[in-house]
Amino acid sequence: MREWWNWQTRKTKDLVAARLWGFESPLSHTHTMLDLHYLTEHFDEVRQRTALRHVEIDFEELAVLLETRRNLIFQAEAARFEQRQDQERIKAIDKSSPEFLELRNQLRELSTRAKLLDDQRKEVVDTLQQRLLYIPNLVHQSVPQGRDSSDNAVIRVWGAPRQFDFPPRDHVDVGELLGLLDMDRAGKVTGARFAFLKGALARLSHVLVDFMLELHTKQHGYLEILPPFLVNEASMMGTGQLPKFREDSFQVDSYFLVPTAEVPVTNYHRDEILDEERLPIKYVAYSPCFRKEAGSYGIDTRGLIRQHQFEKVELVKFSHPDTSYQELESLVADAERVLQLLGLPYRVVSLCSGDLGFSAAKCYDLEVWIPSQNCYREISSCSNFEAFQARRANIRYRSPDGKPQHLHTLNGSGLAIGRTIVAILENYQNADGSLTIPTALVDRMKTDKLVGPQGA
RNA sequence: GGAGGAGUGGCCGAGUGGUCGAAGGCGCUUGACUCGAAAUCAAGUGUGCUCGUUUGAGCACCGGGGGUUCGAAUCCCUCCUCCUCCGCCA
Repeated sequence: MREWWNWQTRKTKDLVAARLWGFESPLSHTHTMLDLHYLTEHFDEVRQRTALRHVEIDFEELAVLLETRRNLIFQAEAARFEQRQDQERIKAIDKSSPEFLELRNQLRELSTRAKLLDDQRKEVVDTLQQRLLYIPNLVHQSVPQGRDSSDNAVIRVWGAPRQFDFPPRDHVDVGELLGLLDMDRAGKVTGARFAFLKGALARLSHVLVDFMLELHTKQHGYLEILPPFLVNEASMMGTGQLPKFREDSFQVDSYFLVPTAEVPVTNYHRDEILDEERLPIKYVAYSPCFRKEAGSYGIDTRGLIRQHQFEKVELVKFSHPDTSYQELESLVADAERVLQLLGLPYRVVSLCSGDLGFSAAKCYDLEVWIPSQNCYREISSCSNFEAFQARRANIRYRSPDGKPQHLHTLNGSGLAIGRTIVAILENYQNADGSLTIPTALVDRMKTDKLVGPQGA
């Protein structure tokens, strides 16, 4: 616990951050993404399974670090042991005698040597932990192997894309024609990748939030939780956004704007030991999400698909390891239910090994039909992280007879609001520019149709 | 933002330089008693790591980091967090 890594001391940028924000350790424990024992004992297996992701990891260096660590721990502990033995002796000696002075001088040297070994041990452990932070989670056996999104496996398809008897407009045109969407002024007021929603479209946004929250709490057994929208460094570490994806995050002083409610909600139980019988714990949380979308320049620049700020209803589960894959299936089903009730055609794909997110062991994407692009686009991402986040965030459960064990965490969008609006605008548009409101939302929207232009 | 107080094991809470991984209590486990339960009695009950085939042995951990010392839960510095009071504010 104490020898927990000052990983940030290795990176100038992070060192500056550490000073600036006044923290020493973003995490309060030594846990890493990969279990150290498992890594040591299944080294080749980890190497092979990591290779499935097509990421560059220096396993040669890792092997050396593991061996060095083991040796230094052994030596440091031996030195400490010797020191302790002599300390027992000096306690019994008269403090004014010459023997005392002599032994004290010896001990001074011994102490220095032990400290030195201990420092070396710490340094190696720090380096090792630092490296481990950048190793992605192991992929689950059921994940299809592949390089990129073209290798993802379509699991099932729901609904049929609507046949239009007119050329469908994209969501920006539908929204602007209705006078309810203003991308231009968002550019003026803030910049690219922001939007103004107005009137009934703004209403649609929070109606969708309410609709989803009600569905998941009343019918799927989730507890609603409204989290902070700013989180600290340790939380970003806990769920795996940091240290690798710092450039994707917006920061305010020492805080981070949440990229997803997953971060505050998963970290809700950080450093806790939960009773086994409480599992699974299921939360549903609304939050705005802030992402820099670094590296996506030129992609989805038009419209609401890829924004720096969007809203989302997120499902988060804390599961017993034995049942986490059943929980993943039901989580996906819960998210799918939203699309079904909204009458939006979609498909479920299992991400291949090369397309899988850093922290996920397995991930299903829900992709909704987007008429203007004539393809399915991601609207939800449902992942099982197994113990990866639980190790980082130190979230465990205790069985009545056993020791504390890391539990499994899962989460998924249920759903992303912005993209749901995109899907509704496109799939429910009419030739005359009006918009039909999905039946499930008519009561909340107080109307079954939007006719433009409205507002100014 | 200003002033003061506090951070100890699953929980509460003692402990101000070595005899403290840490009293005591609660909780939990096991055993005794009981037809059974409660109550009572007895024993046990932290985490991580290293070595060892096993029994086991060792090291570290009292909010984080650093320092003083032969030796730190205990002394010093620093950071974080929480609480109380004042100020400001949706």
